[in-house]
Amino acid sequence: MEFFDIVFDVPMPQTFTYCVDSATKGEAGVGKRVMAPFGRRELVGYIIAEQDHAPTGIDTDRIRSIRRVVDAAPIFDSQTIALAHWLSAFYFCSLGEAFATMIPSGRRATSSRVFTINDNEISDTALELSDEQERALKVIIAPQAPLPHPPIALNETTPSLAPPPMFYLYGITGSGKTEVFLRAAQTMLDAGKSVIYLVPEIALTHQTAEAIGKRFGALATTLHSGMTPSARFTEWTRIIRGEARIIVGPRSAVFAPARDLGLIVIDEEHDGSYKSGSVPRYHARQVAMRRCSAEGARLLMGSATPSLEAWKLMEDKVITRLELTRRLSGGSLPEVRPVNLLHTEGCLTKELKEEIRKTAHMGRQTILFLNRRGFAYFYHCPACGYELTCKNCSVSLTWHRDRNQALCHYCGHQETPPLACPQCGSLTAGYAGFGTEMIEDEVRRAFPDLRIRRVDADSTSVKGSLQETLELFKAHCFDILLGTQMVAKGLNFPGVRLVGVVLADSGLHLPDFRAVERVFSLIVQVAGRSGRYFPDGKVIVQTYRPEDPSIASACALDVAGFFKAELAQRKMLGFPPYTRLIRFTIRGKDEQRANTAISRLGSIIAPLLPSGAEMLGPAECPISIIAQNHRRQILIRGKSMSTLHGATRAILAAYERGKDSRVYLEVDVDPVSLL
DNA sequence: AGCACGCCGACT
DNA sequence: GTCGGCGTGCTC
Repeated sequence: MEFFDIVFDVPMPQTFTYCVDSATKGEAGVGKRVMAPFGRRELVGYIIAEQDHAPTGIDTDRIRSIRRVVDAAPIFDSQTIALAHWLSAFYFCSLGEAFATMIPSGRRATSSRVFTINDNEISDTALELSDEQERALKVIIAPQAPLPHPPIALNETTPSLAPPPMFYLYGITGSGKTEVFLRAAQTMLDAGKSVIYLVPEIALTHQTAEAIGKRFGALATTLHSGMTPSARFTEWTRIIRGEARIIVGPRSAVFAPARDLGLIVIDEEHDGSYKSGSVPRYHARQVAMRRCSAEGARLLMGSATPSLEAWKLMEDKVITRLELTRRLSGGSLPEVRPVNLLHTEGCLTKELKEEIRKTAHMGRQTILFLNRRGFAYFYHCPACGYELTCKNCSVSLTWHRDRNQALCHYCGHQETPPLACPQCGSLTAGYAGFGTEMIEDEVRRAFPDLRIRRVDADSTSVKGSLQETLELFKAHCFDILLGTQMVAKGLNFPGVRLVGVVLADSGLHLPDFRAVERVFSLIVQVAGRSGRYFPDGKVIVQTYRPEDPSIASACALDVAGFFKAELAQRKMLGFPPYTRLIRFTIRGKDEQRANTAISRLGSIIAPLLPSGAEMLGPAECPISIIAQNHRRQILIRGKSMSTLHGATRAILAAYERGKDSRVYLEVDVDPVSLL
């Protein structure tokens, strides 16, 4: 009699044993997906082992049989199983959840809007390299001493494996990182190896995939959530068979079943979308490191504004830094000028207005960038200080003038804003701050002759509208593009001369130790939008705190200076990259229960902390209520992840016994956002 | 995580 | 009388 160990996409640590019946006999095998009865439902399961004897500790008559075998041939191998074990242990998810994350169609497809813009960033054919690029490429593809391949323990959590060869292309926007990535990829492909090429979510996937498709033809493929399950699966099998050997995609593509992996590229390494927002909350960079060391591949990352983690590893020489200092295609770095907003009526300073006018006279275009969608656009009463906040979440509501609705960015709650202050009745209560809509109005009033268009998540919900707007802007069908994050990234508009950052400070005072890092890198990234093809780019950064180090160094485009200062700060405060963090979040509808649960968790953690590690909290989360759930958190931090891992296993085991089922505990390893 | 079973409140 | 709230237990 044969039995199969199967895992399911449920948050339970166990594997389950099944047998086969006459219909499934002979078809089942390790590496295949099945449909199997699980409780009262039927679920997709993953066969991870075969057993020729009945398991001990369970009545044989309770063992049910596999209903249907989904795959004709195995779609994952022992290497994948090892990676799933690692993922599950590193991020504290079940093995089944790990599989569901790694393997297509396993999970509810998170349909993100996919749009394309034709960008000439990547050439169809190999370009000639500059000296700098040539030198970098040589280092990346230099022969390596063959790595020893120790057998990997299946439950390994801390990579006892040696770190893989890692390289970082650090260079300003437009300095030709992409061409080096592609040439390194080409070298690997020529050697018969596979390449995974990671790009941030949103715009870049499609665009890069298309360009890489042109360059590498049938060897190239893409894997992303916008594909239909069947299309994803088709590509998955092409990769397994070794027909597709260069895979482009967002963070989930790091799990592509590449055969004989030679290289993983992480483009725009600093980008926040490499960290998953749902269980398992993995970071593609961490997974990439682990895969590269287990599979003897190289890791190549690149950005103009590396993450502090990567920067530190470069300083420590764990990652080889390769610098690209010059802009290609005739561009040069723009002049970035901070302008103080103080005493400015409205949201456009005299300086910014003058530059917009000047740019228009030159027949060129302007991008106005707003840090966050309607971030500072909130209802408040100047008489009594009352603020209109979400009833479910504790954040300010954002006013959308076109609908006269105030809405919450976290839970979607909306209401009609009151005319008078609900607290003191003052009629002076109203909206303050800058929203994209308000800026749009002001710009229109100031420049009635210029053509302006706004893009943000609202005006873009109509599919294809963003793409259309960007195409129109590129074709210079209008003069000013006004928008949020999405105009900051990766898009090239040769006609743009001026970039205006309307309010650089927004986000600076967020209660998150990475807030300044984000503000800094955002400013440098937007600045990179300007002056790519003409050496006359201008950036105006409006701010209330021009003297703030992150803003000042961003305006000076002094990346190294910023990192030096920020690293010193992190070191002093004991934050990453000098320590590692694990975050425990409790959430529940009942505030009392949430409080009880977090203090119980705190008393579990305290005695279990390894030496050199410490506990921060218990505390309210910075956003203390989201969608009527009260949120409390505890952070633990320590020098090495392995000690934190060990402690966390013990903590979770102790917490499980006697937990309140009305509150939920979430564990986030290496949290990126602390809100 | 689902899903069902089961036991108490205000409605056609 | 029942529809439905969610607390609790189970999933090879």
